Amino acid sequence: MHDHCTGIANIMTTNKLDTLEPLGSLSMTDRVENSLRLYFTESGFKPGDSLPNEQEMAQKLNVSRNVVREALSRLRMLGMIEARPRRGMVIAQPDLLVGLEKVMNPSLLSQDNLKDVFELRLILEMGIAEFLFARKTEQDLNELEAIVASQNDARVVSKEEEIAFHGKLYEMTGNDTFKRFQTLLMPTFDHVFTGYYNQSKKIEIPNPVTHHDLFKILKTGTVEEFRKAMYTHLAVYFASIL
Amino acid sequence: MHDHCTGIANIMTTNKLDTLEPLGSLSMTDRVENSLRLYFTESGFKPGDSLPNEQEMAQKLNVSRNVVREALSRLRMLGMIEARPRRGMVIAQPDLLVGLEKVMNPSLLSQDNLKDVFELRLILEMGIAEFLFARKTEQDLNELEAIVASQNDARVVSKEEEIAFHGKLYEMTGNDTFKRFQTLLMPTFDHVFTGYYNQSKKIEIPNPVTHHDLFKILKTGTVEEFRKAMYTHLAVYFASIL
DNA sequence: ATCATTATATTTGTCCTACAAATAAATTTT
DNA sequence: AAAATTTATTTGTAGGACAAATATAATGAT
Repeated sequence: MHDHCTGIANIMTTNKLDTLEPLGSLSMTDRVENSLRLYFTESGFKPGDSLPNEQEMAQKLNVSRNVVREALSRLRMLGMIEARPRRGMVIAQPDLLVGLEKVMNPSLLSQDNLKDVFELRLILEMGIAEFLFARKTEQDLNELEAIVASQNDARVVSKEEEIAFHGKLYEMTGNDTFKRFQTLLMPTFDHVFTGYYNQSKKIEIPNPVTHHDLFKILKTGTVEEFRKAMYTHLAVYFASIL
Repeated sequence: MHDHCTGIANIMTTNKLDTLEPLGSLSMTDRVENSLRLYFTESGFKPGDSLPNEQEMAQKLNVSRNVVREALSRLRMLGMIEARPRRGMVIAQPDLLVGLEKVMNPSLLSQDNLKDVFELRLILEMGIAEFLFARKTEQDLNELEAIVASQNDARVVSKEEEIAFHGKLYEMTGNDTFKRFQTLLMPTFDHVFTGYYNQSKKIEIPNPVTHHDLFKILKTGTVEEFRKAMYTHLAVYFASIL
C-alpha cells in the first residue's frame, strides 16, 4: 500500500490541460478528474492503495471540496475508487464496461453509432472461432447441446433462444469481458435490425445454418467450417449492410 | 424538443432499486444517477431535449442540489448531457467509449481483465475480414501500400508501424467505433504481451506473414486467404494464450 | 500476553446558503 | 424587421455544518 499524497498539487499545476483551450472549455470538475487519473497513472497506483482525503485534495488543487467530490463521484462510477469512512478513498479495480453499459440507450445514440454497434457484434461473432475450438470442453458441448435441444423450431428463433445459444458460445470463449461486451451489444443490435427489417424487403437465405448446425460443427468440425457456417447463420444481417 | 419535467419524482419513488439491498448499499448519488438514466430511457429522450433544472430535480427527488450535481457530473462525463446557462441541461449524444478510455490503465486492471483485453484485440482482428473486402477502395489500398512501403524491415516491426498498418485496416472497415475501440486496446495489448514476452521463451513462427503479405492478399486475394494470413501474422500472440 | 468489547477519531455523505459566470431570452433601439 | 442591449435564469463554485459509517485506539476480561 502506497501513500502518494505529495503528487497531486504538482500534477494540477503542471497539467498540460492548462495550456489548451478546447472548443468547450473545461470545468474545474473536468480538470480535477483529468488530474486525478493522470496522477493515478504516473504514481503507478494499484488496487488497495490509499489516496489523500477530500479536504487535502481540495487544498492542494485550490478548489472547493465540492468540485473534488464531483470528480471523485465520476471515478467512483467507473469503479476506479471506493470510499471508506475514516480511511478515505482507496483505489479499486475499475469496471471496463460500466461506461458502455450506462450509455447503451438506442434513443440517444446517433445513427452512425447504432450502425457501428450492429456491425461490431458481427465482427466479434466472426472472430471467436479459434477461441471456441481451443477452449471447448465436453461439458460446454453438452450444455450447448441441451440449449439447442430445448429450441423447438430451428427456423423461427426467439430472442431468448438467440441469447441463450450465443451467450453460451460467448461463455465458452473463456473471456468474461468479451461475453459481457457482446451481451451489452445484443439489445441494441436487435433494436437496429428490427428497425431495418420493418422497413425493408425480407431477405431469404437459401440454405440457412441453424444453431444445431453450428453445434455439430463445433463438436466435430474445423475452425474454418465453423466460421463459414457462422457467416451463413448471420447472413441475413450481413446482407443488410454489406 | 420535449419537456418531460413531470416524470422524475415518480421514477425515484417507484424505483425498483429501493427494494434491493446490494452488497454495498447505494449512495444517494448512485440512486439519482440510476433514476435519471431510467428516466431518460422511459421518456424516450433524444439529443437536444431539455431536462428540468437542478433545483427542480433536487426538490422532486427529495435530495440536496449537491447530490443531483454529483449524479449529473457523471452523466456529463459520459457525454449524455450538456449544461447550458439559463437553459439548463440538455440531452446530448453519448460517447460510447469514453468510460472504457478512462479506465484503460494497466496498473489498475486485474490480470483477468488484462488477459481479456489482450484476447479481445485478437478476436476483433480475426473478425474484420468480411468488412475489409466489402469496403476496400482503390484509395484505401493505395494508402495501405504506401504505409507498407514506408516500413523498412518486415521482420522487425515497430509499435508505430504496427499502429499505422493496423490502424489503416481499422479505418478501412468504415466502422469508427471499431477503429476507436481497437486503438484503445492496443497499448494495453502491448503492455500485456511485453510482460509475457519478457518472461517466456521466444516463439518462432516458421513462415511469418508480413504486413506486405496481408496487403497483397487484401488487394487480390480472398476473404478466407486473408483471414488465414492474419492468423499467421498474429500467431505469436495466439501461441501465447491458446 | 492475547483476545474481545467498547469508545473515539476520522472521513465520507448529505444538506444548506451564497454569489460569480455564462448564456438564452426579453426588451429596446435603429 | 433586424440589430443591439439589458435582464433573467441556470449552472459552477465556494464555504460551512453535521450525521453516518467505519478504522483505529483504548479498555476490560481471560
